Amino acid sequence: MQAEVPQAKGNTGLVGGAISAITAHIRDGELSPGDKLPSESVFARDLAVSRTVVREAFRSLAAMRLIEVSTGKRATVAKLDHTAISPLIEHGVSTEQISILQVYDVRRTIETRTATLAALHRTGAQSREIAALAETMQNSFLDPAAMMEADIGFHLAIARAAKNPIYPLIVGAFEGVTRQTWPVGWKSRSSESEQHHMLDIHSDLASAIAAGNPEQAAELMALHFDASVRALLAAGIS
Amino acid sequence: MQAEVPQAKGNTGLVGGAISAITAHIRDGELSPGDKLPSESVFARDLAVSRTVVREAFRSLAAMRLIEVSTGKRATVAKLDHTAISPLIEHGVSTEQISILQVYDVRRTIETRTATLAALHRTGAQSREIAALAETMQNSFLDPAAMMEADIGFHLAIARAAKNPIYPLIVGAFEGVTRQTWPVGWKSRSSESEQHHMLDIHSDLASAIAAGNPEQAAELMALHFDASVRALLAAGIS
DNA sequence: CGATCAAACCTATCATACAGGTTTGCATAT
DNA sequence: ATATGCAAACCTGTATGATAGGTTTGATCG
Repeated sequence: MQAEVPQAKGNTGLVGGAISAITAHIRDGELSPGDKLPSESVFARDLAVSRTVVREAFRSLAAMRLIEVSTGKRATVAKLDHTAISPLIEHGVSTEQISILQVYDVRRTIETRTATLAALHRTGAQSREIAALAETMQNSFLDPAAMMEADIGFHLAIARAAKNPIYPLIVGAFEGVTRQTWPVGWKSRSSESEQHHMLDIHSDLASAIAAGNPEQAAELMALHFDASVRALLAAGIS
Repeated sequence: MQAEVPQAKGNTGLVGGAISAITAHIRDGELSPGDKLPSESVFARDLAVSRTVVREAFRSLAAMRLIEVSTGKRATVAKLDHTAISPLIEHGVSTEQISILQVYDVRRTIETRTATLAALHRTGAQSREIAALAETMQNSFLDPAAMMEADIGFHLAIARAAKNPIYPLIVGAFEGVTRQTWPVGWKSRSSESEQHHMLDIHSDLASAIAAGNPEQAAELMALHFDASVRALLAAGIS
């Protein structure tokens, strides 16, 4: 029968109401990241519910990364955190609702744009950070784990340099999945020349961004993802 | 001093441990969306913690949309839901960590791609759905609220037609923000010809997708967003 | 064999209690 | 007057037990 869905999920019950009240408090109070929220007891009294209900609401908001909680201290409004969406994507992949290739299609789309924007907007310090990470990759030829971490940091640094906080959010969403699949792609680049070629693309990309060449940066990023997809396909990943 | 961060946030304390245990249960049990989880009491016994802790863990996972809970019934593994990320983006905007223009840059990037993929992969039913929504927009000239809902549905339908579940997730992330800013953009298209032009672009886009013309679909989507950004800028939105 | 209903199970919420971390302000010493 | 240090007040984390009300299941009865 599919009855009406009055207001999206999460608003049902006292906990949902508390969540709405707390988000309204943040919005209407025009609070900024770091600002403190009233204590659980205060909300419980104001909303006339038990502290249990408020606690579950706080936990929910903390899980969504809207607030931060910690022992003894009052909860604070959260700063955007690039790891916020990662659990959702990992869940999608682990339950086979999302394939690895689908992840790479989105990454290619998004990161071609971050490369463009990074070339346009990066600061000097960001150029150096990106170049340093590319170099760390080159120097980690015998330590794939270290190379992977540098690679992840490299892509995230480019997203940050795009000067739009949504991009790190999206790039970060795929971090968990990347940690699980990166070694597969690396191993499937069987010849040393293939492996060096991948490292060189990273270095060239760092240079294009440092040089402020958005077209070249975008093209290199696209090439990088095309090669990655080929490597994953070669490894039998679908 | 910034001590080491062993494993990203959320793993501290008993609740964090419970969350890990539950996600591990889903992953290791290779559960699929809809599958039932053990009850709170069972987890409480198995993990040797109180039901309070397990409940907070369940609530957290429900907030992240990894599971679904409802009264009386046992929790189930969640299907991906396009509204999952919306609260996070709304939070970013309401706390002034994200600007509207930044939202539109991401949307343009993502939706140019969804238009391309939709033109390539859409089914007949999806073509018809998209066309019907474009027509609803045309017919809602005197009812902006209805037009907005059709517009939101239109973009989401295209994302679904792209046959990659991550795209609806991202497009859906901006739904809440769009509801807040859409009227501004509409009103700022002052002349009737401007307004009709926007409606026509939607119809043309629907046709391009139905015709299986990815280049044209992508170009129309890009034009649409360029016009939207101009409208928002004209309205003084930054 | 099918309809009915009660028992068993499950989640939602509440009240209370206590342990341990944090903040604050007062008292004391310099 | 200022700085130091400590204790009280406050806050979160977790546990326990109780009750209300929704859901599932299986035995019973027609």
